[in-house]
Formats: sequence, structure tokens, C-alpha cells
Amino acid sequence: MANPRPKMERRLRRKDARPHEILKAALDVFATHGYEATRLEDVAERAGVSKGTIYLYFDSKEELFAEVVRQAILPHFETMEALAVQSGSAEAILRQQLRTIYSKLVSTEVRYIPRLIIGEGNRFPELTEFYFREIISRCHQTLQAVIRRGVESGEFRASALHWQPQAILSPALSAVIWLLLFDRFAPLDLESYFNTHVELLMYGLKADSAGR
Amino acid sequence: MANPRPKMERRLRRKDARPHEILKAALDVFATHGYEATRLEDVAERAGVSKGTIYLYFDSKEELFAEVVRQAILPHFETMEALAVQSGSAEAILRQQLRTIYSKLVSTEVRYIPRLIIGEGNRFPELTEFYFREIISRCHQTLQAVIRRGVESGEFRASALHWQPQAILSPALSAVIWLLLFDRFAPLDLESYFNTHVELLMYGLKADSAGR
DNA sequence: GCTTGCTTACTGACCAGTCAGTCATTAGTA
DNA sequence: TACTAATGACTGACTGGTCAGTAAGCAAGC
Repeated sequence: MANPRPKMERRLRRKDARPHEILKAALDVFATHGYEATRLEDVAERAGVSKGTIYLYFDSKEELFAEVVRQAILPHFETMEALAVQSGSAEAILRQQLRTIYSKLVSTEVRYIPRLIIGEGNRFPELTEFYFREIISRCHQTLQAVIRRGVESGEFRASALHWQPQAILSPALSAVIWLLLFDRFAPLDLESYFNTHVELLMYGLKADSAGR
Repeated sequence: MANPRPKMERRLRRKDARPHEILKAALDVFATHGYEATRLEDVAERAGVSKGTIYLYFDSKEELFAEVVRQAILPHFETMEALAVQSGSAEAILRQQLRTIYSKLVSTEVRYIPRLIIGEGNRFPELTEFYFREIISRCHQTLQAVIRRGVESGEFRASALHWQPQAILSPALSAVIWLLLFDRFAPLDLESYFNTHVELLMYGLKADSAGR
């Protein structure tokens, strides 16, 4: 299953590369087995190092797990923020934001992160709080700003101001979970699903005068 | 934390009651700790029996887990089915179906089941298939029947026929996850959230002529 | 007093975390 | 340039603790 580095190469000293390789391997294993069922020996093998090496770079299994989640999320900070400061109609911005969520989250291995948070979040309260603060909360704020803009410009109906962002983004979450659990029974056509999400949302948001 | 039966009572022989009590206790512990981190000794204590007793009624931890999920779902079979065969406008039926989902699933301890499936489903393929076949699939069929009815009667717009049920129900899933993970940071007003869900959906579904 | 539901003490597998030892690499020396 | 000493990244066998599953015996009820 893994792709262990050949014995000869293993002794190489590559202090800079190790942490990243270990994190990548750990994400793979945590994503498929969950926290408890993951054995660090498997992570080590997959990373092409010995178990001891993991402990040179990470204090404990718990810390490694937290770092895996943080690292997987980090690259998406900028994307989230950048989405907020575009120009154009509220509808166009919103469409592009959703497009980004589907191409960067739903369609990539990042989708394993929500599953890990959902499944293990209870046992890692700090991590859950981090995730809430840095991802969910920001994402909702951004979204609400766009909706406010749309309402002010008359594009969107006023009642949309009171709609919870959870409800608006939820189809993306459903897609993630579907892909991870049920796709083998009933494959999800993501492109078509994305269109459903956008269409449903736009009918809901757009003011009557603009509604086609 | 638990409510262990006093020692005297424990020796009582109650073959009929035990399985149910053990299942109830197991649901509680599995729901808070997940599969791997759950110790059967904790389940036993919570059920007011010894660990050995669990093995009188269940073959293994794995089988106990599967049974917990099946039992928690079972009572909702009828509800699911009953929803489909009502009379009235498609909108009225749909509203009532959603109301049922919120009152029987989102607002009760049954909401722990989706979390368990999401978190542990990967390691229990058969259970996942069971859940898909008996719950998800049925639920989607029921939903699609109502939508078809609404489209045929002219209540709903024709394009709704091609919308994936996942997208339509997803706000309920989001609510479940929010309540389990983030409610302590930002409490969700379920009544208001339910209204958002319904409103968003109805704007999306209703044909233009009928849209207010 | 015999059946059987239940308990308790036990076993063996498993795994996070440790640490003494190894060896690739580099700095120092001639 | 060539040889050597020192460094520290890396290894893997080991430990201590945990826990699923077992089995022998105890007592409740007929």
C-alpha cells in the first residue's frame, strides 16, 4: 500500500524534508483510519522513516494529528480571504466563491479534513476551536459580507440577511461526505451537483424582480 | 458520569432487559468517544453490568457497534415511509417531512448516528452500506417522489426534477454537525435555522407563477 | 440441586513512547 | 586533496500500560 523508500536511501539525513513528508504520510493514514486506529509505525513506513524519527519532529501522536490538520488547512487561508475583496455583482462573486470551494476543498484531498474534524473533534477541543475560528467563522463572515452587498444593491432579497451561512454552504459539506462514504454505491456527478447547489441558492437569494 | 446500578441489584437475572440496556449505554459511549476509543468496560459500567455480560449478548465489539447503529435507526423506518403517502400539496408534505427530520433526528440523540457513520463508516463497509440502503436511499426516493408530484401539479419548477436530494436535505446535516461540534462557540437557534432551510428550499422549488 | 445469567480474574495482542547505538555527513587537520 | 574526529539524524528493539476477549466459578431462581 505504502511507497517506502528503498533501504539505501533511508539513512540519508534530510532534516528539512522530513517533517513535511511525515505530515503528508500522516494525513493519508489518519484520513483512512481515523485517529485512534492509526499506528505511528504505519505512518513511519509510509513516510520512509522509522518510528523514532517521527518523535524527533513531533512530541506525540496527538500533536502530530493537530499539526496534520493545521497544515492541511493553512494553504487555504489566502484563498478564503481573497474571495471577499473582489469586484462585480454579488451573484458573480458568490458563484466564484462556491466554485473555489468545490475545486479546492470538495475535489481535493483536503476533503478528508472535515471528516477528521467531525469524527475526532470531540476529543480535540482545542483543534475544533482552531478550526472553527480560522476556517468556519472566517468563511461565514466572508459569505455574509457578500450577501449584505447583494441585498444593499437590490440583487438579493432582504430576508436573505437573516439566513444562516451554514444552510447556504451545506450542500458542499454534503458532497464531501457523500464522496467519502457513499460514492461507491451511487457516484455523485460533482459538476451537476455543483449546478444544483448554485441554482437552488440563486433562486433562494435573488430578489423577485430579478428572479427569472 | 454513569449511573451504575447498585451492587445488590446487579446479580439480578434479567435476560430480556440486558441487551437493550447495553445498547443504550453503548450508544452513549460510542457517541462521545467514537469506536476505537470506547472501552467496553465503560459501556458495561454504564449499563450496570460487568464486561463479561456484554459478551453473553454480543459476539464482539464490532458487532455491538453495528447493532447500536441499527437499533438507533430502526424506529425511524416507519416515519420515513409514512411521510411519503400523505395527501395535500407537495409543499405541505415537504414542509412536514422536513419538520419531522428536525424533530426526530436533529433534535434528539439520534443525531449522534450520522456522526458515527461519518467518522467510522470507512472501517465498517457493511454498516455503511446498510445505512445507505435503508436510510439514505429510501429517504431520497421519498423526497424525489414528492418533488415529482409537485412538478406534475405545477407547484414546483420543472428543473427541480434533476436536483440531487443530497443538496435539498443538506442543511439538516449541517445542523447536526454544528450542534455536535460548534454549538459551544456559536449556539444555533434551531427554530430559526429550520425556517431558513424551508424558506431557501421553497424559493428554489416553487414555480415562478406561484413564487411570492 | 440443577440450570443459567452473571461476575471476576486472567491472558495475549497491540502499540505509544523511549533510548542506546549506528552511520552519513561535515568540520577540522595536515 | 586526503584522512580523521565530531556531530547529530536516524534506527529498531524494548517497555509499560491498555484493553478485547475468555473461562472458571458464583448465586439467583425454578
